[in-house]
Amino acid sequence: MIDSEAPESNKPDRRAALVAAAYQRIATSGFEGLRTRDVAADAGVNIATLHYYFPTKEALIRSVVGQAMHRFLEAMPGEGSALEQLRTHLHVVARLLKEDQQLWTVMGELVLRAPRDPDLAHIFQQSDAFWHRTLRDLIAHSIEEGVTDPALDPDGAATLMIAAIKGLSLPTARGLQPEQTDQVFSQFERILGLSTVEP
Amino acid sequence: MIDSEAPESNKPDRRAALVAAAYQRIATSGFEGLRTRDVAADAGVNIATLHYYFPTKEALIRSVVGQAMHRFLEAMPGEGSALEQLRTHLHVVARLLKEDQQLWTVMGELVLRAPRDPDLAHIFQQSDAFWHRTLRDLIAHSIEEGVTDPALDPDGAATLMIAAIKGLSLPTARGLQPEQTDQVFSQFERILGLSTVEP
Amino acid sequence: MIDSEAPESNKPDRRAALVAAAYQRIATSGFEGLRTRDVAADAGVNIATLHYYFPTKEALIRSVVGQAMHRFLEAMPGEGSALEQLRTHLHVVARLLKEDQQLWTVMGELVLRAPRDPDLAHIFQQSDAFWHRTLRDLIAHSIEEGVTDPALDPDGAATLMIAAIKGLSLPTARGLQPEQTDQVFSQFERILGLSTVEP
Amino acid sequence: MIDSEAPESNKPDRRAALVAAAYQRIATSGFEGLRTRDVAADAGVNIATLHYYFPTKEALIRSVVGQAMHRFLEAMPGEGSALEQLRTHLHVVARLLKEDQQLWTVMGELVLRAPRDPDLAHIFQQSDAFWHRTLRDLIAHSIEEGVTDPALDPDGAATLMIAAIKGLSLPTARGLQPEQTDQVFSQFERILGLSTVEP
DNA sequence: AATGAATGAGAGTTCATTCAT
DNA sequence: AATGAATGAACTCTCATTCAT
Repeated sequence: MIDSEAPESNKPDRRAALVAAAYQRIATSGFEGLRTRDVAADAGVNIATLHYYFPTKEALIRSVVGQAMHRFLEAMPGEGSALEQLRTHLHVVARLLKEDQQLWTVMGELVLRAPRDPDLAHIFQQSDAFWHRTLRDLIAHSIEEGVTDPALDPDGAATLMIAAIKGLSLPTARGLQPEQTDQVFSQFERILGLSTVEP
Repeated sequence: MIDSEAPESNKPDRRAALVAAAYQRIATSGFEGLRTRDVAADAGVNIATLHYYFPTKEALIRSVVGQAMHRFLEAMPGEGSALEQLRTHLHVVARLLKEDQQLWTVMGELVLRAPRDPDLAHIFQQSDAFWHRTLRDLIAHSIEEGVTDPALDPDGAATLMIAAIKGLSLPTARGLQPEQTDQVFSQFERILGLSTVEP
Repeated sequence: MIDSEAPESNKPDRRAALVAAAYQRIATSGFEGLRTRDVAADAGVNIATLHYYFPTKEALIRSVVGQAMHRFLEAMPGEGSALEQLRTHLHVVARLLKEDQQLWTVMGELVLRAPRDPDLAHIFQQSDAFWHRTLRDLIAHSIEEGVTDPALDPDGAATLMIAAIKGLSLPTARGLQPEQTDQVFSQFERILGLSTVEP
Repeated sequence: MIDSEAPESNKPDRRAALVAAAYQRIATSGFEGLRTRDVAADAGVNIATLHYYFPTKEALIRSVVGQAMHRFLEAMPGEGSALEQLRTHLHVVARLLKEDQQLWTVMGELVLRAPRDPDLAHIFQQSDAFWHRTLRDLIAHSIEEGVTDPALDPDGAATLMIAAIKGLSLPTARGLQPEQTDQVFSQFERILGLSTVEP
């Protein structure tokens, strides 16, 4: 259910394989180094077969965008009380930051592409707005529940948190990232008045 | 005035013009769309002239990196008391975020390139480490001066601030950025116990 | 009939056509004037098609080397008695010298390239060694059979003959070559005690 | 007297230096790898200076041809009796073959160029004709003097010798060349009835 | 559904040559 | 006499895309 690549029959899902291969290639080499021939080779098919499924390189990239956004939106808060949702969300995001470096690399490439790609810009605008709204409301609830300092501006705090998470996602100083992530999320807890992210 | 295009003599500085053109092109089209012919055309010279000054495209890119880092490092704290430095630094960075969008776009492209470019990775590692150290020490001094809450972890706070600034630099939702920047820097002030960034 | 351009099926053998075209171009203009675009044009294909079959210009050249060596080695002695082999070999070489000027031009270009191309140097070393060995043994047999003067040094005579044949292959004084070839081969007969090369 | 590069004053002879550098470059890399910039650099001058002395690359090459031919013609027989001249000539040529490999490499490059360069073709035609005439007459005299077998055809023998010398000059099997040269020249002595080339 | 073959357009790079100084 | 700067033309090679099969 999580994976959209789950084959519905035993025949190989070329389409999904190609998207996965493109996703990997972007994570490894960026858009700058994305070659359709490499993608086709990674998926074990001929370059012409790639174009059978995706008329253009751009169409393939769209599908990669879809997959990346899908994976990203899974980290959005689900059910439970506001406090629980906030904790879970932070927890999931922290884990994602540490474990799924590929996702962030691809997201970074997409973000940098957005200014030149109106569709992409729209997608990010939507998802950012949704993320911000969600986080802001959760913080507001947390204040209502007396956990968080009422002097905190939910709007600003949400913006800060999203900005910081995005900043952490950037691939600088790869080796230091886990510690930095922990440091930043500790600050989040402090700001929100939460004791621990991981109980 | 900042701009290097101001001719100090009557002979044009091709080298600088080419770097500037490449810088602009990267800001506009990313590395993905960087073409030496376009750069040469923008600088008003023949493509062969570009190669007269820069043996390879990569050499040109190195110079762009140099210029971007130079511009970035100008925003590092200079003189004055710890509190003053902190205020000034935040002020300068905030203005840079709002006004020099190109710089951040280029920096973003460079950051995404770093994992594939050891030299670049090293440069960012150095500058990040320097930035973090500087900020951490300033926060520590601010605590000593009784301005900032002693419960604040200077290390973690510095990491958070840097991450948030990087996050703000990403080019999503261009239109919203000035407000987001203000929101985030308000949070910084709150965390650090400063009243206002811009008097 | 020797030519490989005779289509054995109705689909054209691009690979062979390209090698043949490159061979011709080298014969006409030397390596100095060898241009992949010309080769592709001669073969009636796009330059990209050339690179489809030969990843680099160098790879194409290797194939030309292969063809030239193949054609050359066909002139090596085959079956029959020593005397017969010797006569046939001289006969074949003499005809090759007179009729297939292209081959010698290409061989000359290759020979001059050998000092800068270890692979080529090795190929020539091998084929020269083989040629010398073969010729020396045939001369030795000819001496045993009482045809050739026992005072003749088979080793030195073989070296002389090979050197002279190579010298004849050089493209100086094109017009005079047939006569010079006949003169030289007459000297060979005299040295070896053979009456006539061509009955 | 032998060296044409002898400076007639204490100022450096750029012209000669450039020709020498071009000569060396051709010997090392062939015409295929001859670059005016390299030549200029080797001569320690700017590329524009090269064009000051030689309007075109071709003009520079002409001068190299001149130098190579000059050096080559020095090996032509000089004074003395026919037998002496023959001996000396063979001796000088043998030494040249062994010691001045560069000369032969350059000559080889020039010979291969001749078919595409009428001027060069003419030069070689002249020098070859002269060489052949000289050698033929010397052999005829040697016969008259009773040293050489009267059955030997001076014309053919001269052709054979020139061909063999040219063949030896080719750069195959560099390591073996001294021995091969000795072998071939021993054959020459045998054919001509001379006892030893080098006493 | 899949492929080998082929291509147009364009990429970075090279090189002999020119020109103002 | 000599040069740094500049260029047009051309080079090898690449890549997304197409097409016959």
